[in-house]
Amino acid sequence: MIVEAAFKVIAKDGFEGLRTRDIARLVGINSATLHHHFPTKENLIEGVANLLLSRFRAEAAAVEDETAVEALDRQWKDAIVYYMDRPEMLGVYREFVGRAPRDPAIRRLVQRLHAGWQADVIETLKKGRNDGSFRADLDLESAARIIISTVWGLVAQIFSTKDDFKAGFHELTTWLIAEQEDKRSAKTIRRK
Amino acid sequence: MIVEAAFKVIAKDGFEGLRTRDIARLVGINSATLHHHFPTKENLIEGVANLLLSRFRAEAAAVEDETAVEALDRQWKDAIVYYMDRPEMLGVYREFVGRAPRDPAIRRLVQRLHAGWQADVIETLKKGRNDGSFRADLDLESAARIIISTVWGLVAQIFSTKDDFKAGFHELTTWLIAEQEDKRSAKTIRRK
DNA sequence: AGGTCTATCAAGCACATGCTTGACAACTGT
DNA sequence: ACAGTTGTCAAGCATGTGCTTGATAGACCT
Repeated sequence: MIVEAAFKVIAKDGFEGLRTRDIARLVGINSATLHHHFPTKENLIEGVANLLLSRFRAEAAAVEDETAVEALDRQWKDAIVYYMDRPEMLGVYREFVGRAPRDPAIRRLVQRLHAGWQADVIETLKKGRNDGSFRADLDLESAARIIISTVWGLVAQIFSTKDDFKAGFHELTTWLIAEQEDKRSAKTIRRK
Repeated sequence: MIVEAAFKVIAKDGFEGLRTRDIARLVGINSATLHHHFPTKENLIEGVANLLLSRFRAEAAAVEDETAVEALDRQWKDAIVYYMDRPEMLGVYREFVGRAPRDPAIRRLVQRLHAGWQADVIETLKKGRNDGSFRADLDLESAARIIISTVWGLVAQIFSTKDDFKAGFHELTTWLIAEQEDKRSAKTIRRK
């Protein structure tokens, strides 16, 4: 209950708005009791970090038997779902990313989350490149970075609307996908 | 001197590390004197915002007679220069972006900076699309968003090294540029 | 039953921090 | 010359905030 309350407060007001007293009041306990369970504020933040990590993991449902294009599409949609329906997750993530430069423990958490995300994207891209649905001359790592940065553009609220987000994804997908003869006016050979 | 000191402190320790007393000590004045010039902390932050804006403007040198590809390349390089040689600018920018969701005045500043940036990129892309060096089927706004998000990925320290940054740019450029016959094994017609 | 551990509370300590007060001196305009 | 303005300072006020103290009651073990 304590970490959940802290999670909500961070999502809404950021680290700046995090007061141990407030959390205690929200949960309905004395602040001394809170400090009994979490001796320092750092410990509490650590607890929130673990909650964030476990929630992301819990929601990362592995889907079997999907094509690369389907997987990519699902990942876009997941991002949109987070953005529209679960903004607290992204809000907390954003806060942690913001604090990462100044806090080694948080930096490690963020790096772990980020590496997992990048690995997922690379996996999808590799699959698509191998089965011919994505361009053959794709640099997997760079492409993954661009995709993640674009999504992060949304998360960091550089994009403002769902439609902006979708348009960006549409353009990215166009770039990723291999040429289709029926979509082009001339035969295109991409693979060297 | 006061806003410059505040600028440096924000670049190094973020808003969390900003204390009026510290700024006063850094400048060598009494904190009451500081509050004489900047009645509230908000005023001081406002001063830093203006400094940031004017510095970005001062460094945005308009270059004449360059091709779209050259302009894009210059913009990449500018970003790298900021990253390598002027990290304080990006650090402060990052802090302001982080605070934007919770502060209307800062949000306006960030939107202004961001809109200017996007307009520059769109201008370049349009030029390149018209002269045939970029793909004809580019959605200017989406492409600009992707480019900016990628750069912001660096700024937000999702990318860690200059090489990561360059690789990302290389991939993006590949996507942007129109097909060249001498680079491909078959003739490609992109324009509809 | 007695001892120990755990969760809880009211009260408060210690310190940080934005900002104020009241005084003084230098400068400025008339 | 004098009144007003401006920049400066030492001291301090008011409040917020992480965390501690000392006490109490219940749970658990032997």
